Amino acid sequence: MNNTPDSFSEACYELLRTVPKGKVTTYQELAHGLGCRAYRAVGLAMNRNPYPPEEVPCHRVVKANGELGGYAGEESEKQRKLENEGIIFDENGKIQEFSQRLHRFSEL
DNA sequence: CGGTTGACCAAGT
DNA sequence: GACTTGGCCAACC
Repeated sequence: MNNTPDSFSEACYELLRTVPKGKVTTYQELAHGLGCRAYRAVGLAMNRNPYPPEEVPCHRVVKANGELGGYAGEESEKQRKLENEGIIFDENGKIQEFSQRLHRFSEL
């Protein structure tokens, strides 16, 4: 691993980049993977989103309770992208089998 | 350099 | 079940 995160935000993007397609992660898990509880700071970094979605799939980040969460552009677009990746939403706008789709960061 | 904000979370009412 | 409050911590003004 040859990455030296210059800042918290960059670390978020790096970690988010490791999330495979067809899976989602939450702001909380991201922050937890970074070793902090700054869920809000993660969202802040996403709102800034200095990187394009091709490098950092920010649309794969959802809320901890299984809902869509927010998006810099339009939230329907975010949901559309997730559906395109294989994520299914119910009428409530929640992810089906959320815990199953949730990618968790391992330390090994 | 201090106070406000925020793509959040959880518990309480 | 919806709404309110407090907390968390980095980034912004």
